Amino acid sequence: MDESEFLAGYDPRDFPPVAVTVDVVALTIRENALRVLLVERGEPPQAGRWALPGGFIRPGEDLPEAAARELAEETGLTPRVHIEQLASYGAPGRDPRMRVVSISYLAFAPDLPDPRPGSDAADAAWHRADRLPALAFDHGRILADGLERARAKLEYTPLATAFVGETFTISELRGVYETVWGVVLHAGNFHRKVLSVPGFVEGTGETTESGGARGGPRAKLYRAGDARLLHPALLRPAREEEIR
Amino acid sequence: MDESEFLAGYDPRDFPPVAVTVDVVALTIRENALRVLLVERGEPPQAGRWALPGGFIRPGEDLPEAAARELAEETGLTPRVHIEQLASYGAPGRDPRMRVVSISYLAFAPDLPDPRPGSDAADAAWHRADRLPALAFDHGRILADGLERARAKLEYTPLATAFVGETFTISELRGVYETVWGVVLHAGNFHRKVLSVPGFVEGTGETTESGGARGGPRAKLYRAGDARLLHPALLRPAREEEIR
DNA sequence: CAAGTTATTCTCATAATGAGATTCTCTTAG
DNA sequence: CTAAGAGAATCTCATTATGAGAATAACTTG
Repeated sequence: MDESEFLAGYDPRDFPPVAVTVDVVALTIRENALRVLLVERGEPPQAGRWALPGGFIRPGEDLPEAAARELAEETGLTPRVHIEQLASYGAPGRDPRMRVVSISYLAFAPDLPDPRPGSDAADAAWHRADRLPALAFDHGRILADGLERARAKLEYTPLATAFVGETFTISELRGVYETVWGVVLHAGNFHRKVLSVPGFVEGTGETTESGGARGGPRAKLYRAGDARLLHPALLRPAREEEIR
Repeated sequence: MDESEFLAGYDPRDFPPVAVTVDVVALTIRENALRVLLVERGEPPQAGRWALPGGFIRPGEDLPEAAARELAEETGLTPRVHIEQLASYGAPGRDPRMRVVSISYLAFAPDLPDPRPGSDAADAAWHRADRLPALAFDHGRILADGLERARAKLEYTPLATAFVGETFTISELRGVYETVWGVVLHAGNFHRKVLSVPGFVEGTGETTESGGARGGPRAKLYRAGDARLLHPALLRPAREEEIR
């Protein structure tokens, strides 16, 4: 069959059905660690395994809408969540039931309440990103892509402010970078850098109520500025291995 | 109907069908301009309008595979093409026939032969990216996202080398940046910069056969190096408007 | 052969970065 | 209550990166 014959007789409804799902990589910082929302599957296939929250899109529902709904169903959260598309995965056989194409979304939020498992899940919990169980399907890969995206976006966008509260100190912001990147940053240089990037943060005039838990002066409070890109960017310490 | 009832009775096959397509934003540089491959639709809907090459995925076919196939059907090209996923678009109503989710891919290649229209297209041609016709469906948006992605990736990856031949001169490389970004760069600084980034290019020891068309000495020839990321990056001249 | 072009290399001022140190304000242990 | 330690905010200084302009020399074409 050549191309023209193929296309002439082509009607997508004749094809084996393709299902479209959204899966969400939801990230937060809790107890000093970067954490990912995972649900324990209650139904086969892969019942008992941890997976990303997600599910089939509904008729008339846009993709970001579906992602927000799936996330809300597991956490009860909607406000203050930054959500963006990550990538799509559609290898044949990635789901044993049928052809499933998954559009993944990446969500960032400040410390959130404990999740309550949705109706098709046995459990739901925030897992440390550095101590993950084996995940169902190809969710391990999706999650790894999400983490790398988050790490990269900290460099050139004000994304870090999505992980902290309405107002925050420079140290809290540095804590976000340190936990997401898994490195220790020079406090003085970080401070200088953040204040020198136009629109990254703006002072509130307030300070914290008291000093740090283990001492130190009260810190000035800031809120997110209006920049959408950081210029100049806050680059990760050179990663020779990743360059080649 | 609450969530559990919904999911209990849920079978994706019961849903109105969702079709999955791939659309390709193929970029090249021709006649000193950044160009995009477009096909003129031969069939309704939107017959006669220009659109991105693309089509339905086939059973058993992976997504990047489908994108490469669609591109090959319009250009006859496979080798030397860098292809990567761009984003997915699935707003209800984006295609009047049925629910269609499109996974878009971005392809880069050096100057390619003229395309021959595939069987479902009336025509196919390389269009200047700065003089585009109105496109079918939401392809204008997809294309705009692809262009921005390409512009951004020139900054921190060796992508520019995908637009030139096996060996190239620093000036040719500068030409890529200038046409994709639509700016004029300082030749001396660009030269210094490219050679200072480890792994971006490596000299071949050869030079061009003759000087430039309008004069000048023979230029040294380079080939792409082994870097996957440019460090430090080659940043676009500051775009104040895009930062806020 | 003269004039014009372009590849390549330099110079120099300014900006950004990394490492370390200082100052001063808090908290906590004793 | 006080001494010790922690942390916020600044500063210094050497190094590296960037932007602008210029110089040199090898080629082209008229």
